[in-house]
Amino acid sequence: MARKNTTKYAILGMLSFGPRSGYDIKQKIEQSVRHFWSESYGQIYPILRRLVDEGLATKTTEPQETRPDRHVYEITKKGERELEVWLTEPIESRPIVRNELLLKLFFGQNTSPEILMQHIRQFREEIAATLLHLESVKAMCLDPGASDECDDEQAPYSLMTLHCGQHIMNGYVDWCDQTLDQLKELWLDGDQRAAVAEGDEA
Amino acid sequence: MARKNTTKYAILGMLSFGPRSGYDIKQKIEQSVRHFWSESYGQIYPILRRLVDEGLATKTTEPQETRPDRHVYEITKKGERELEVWLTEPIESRPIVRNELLLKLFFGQNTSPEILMQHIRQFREEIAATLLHLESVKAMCLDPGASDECDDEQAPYSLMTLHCGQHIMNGYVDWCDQTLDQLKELWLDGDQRAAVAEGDEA
DNA sequence: TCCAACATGTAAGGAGTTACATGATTTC
DNA sequence: GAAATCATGTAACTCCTTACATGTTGGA
Repeated sequence: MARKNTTKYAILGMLSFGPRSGYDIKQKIEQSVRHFWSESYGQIYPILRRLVDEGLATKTTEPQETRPDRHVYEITKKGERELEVWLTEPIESRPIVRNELLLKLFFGQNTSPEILMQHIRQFREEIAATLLHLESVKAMCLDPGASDECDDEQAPYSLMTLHCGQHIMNGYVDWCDQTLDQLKELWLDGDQRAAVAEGDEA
Repeated sequence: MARKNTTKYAILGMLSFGPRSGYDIKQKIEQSVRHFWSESYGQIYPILRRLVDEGLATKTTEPQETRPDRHVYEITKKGERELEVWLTEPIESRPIVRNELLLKLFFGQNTSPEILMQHIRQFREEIAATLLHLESVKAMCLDPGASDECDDEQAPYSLMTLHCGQHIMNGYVDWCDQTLDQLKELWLDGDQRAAVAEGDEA
């Protein structure tokens, strides 16, 4: 079957920034890479255990009185090597894109332009929110000392991925606007023209 | 759990264009929507059976002498209604983006700029190939009579999704070029400067 | 002669999400 | 007093791909 298990490397990568718990890793992912990557606890915890089994990470338990013990994982030399090897390998591309909006639009004949326009407006709003988020992360990255998230070494790489997100999101926004115009025309060519004619009679 | 099963609607949508076999559906998907959607036989055939069970499609067997019988599926009124309902519902967004290139780039500290540049060049080539494909599909859509793929009714919707692909792919290309420059600088700031100094001595 | 295309399907299994289980602390 | 956060983990389940099984025809 030979599937990827990219999650393993995503987690190793997060550990390469320093020791972290499963909870920390999840937070970090949500903060920094969520516009192009996500992981759930259901993936993270089992894989952390596996990393220890394979000697790619070590586990230290920090007892806490009131809360569950913190299980902190640290990448090993072997883990670092395995991460480096993965980084060197060509990308298993075919970026799994499944865009439900485009699918609905493609089948647009079976519904009305108005409905499609609503979907696109909703999509556009979500994109705009993502752009705001990207902008705020960027500000954090550029402001030295403002965060322990992004030191000088990491900043350039964080910024490159952020720029990619901004580029693509801006592209979506442009397309949305353009497509909304086109749908409006389709709509005018359709039932609206009839409605206008009816209106004239009244 | 309440998952989506969008595949069901993707197949219903394909059947809305006319009766088709599982094989036909797969071909059609690869031709028309592959830049934002994909399905495998392992999904298509079981779902076609389910559509019949649920009264959303009917199955006709066309006997063929030398090949396996063609099982042709036709959407029912009930199927059309269910497709329309789905088209009306707001998009379950969160477009699952998992971009391995960006993940590797984010962890870039653990490897060299040269390796990252290679990955980006590879990615850029794939994007360029996709752009060519989109252009050819677009030509087919705009050339009346050239294909039974895209009639006048369908053309506007096909074109909108194609434009989205072109927009996004062009955005990727721009970003790739920009990022390649940035990585080159990082690279010069790093080991290359040392190499130049060594070269001076020789 | 071998490969691609035609054609349908099933089985196995990896990938990934969500819900559940548990429970204290802090903040509004 | 309720909700969010801290914190770890498992079980169940869906989704989806890949490999397998089977066999013909036509072209390079």
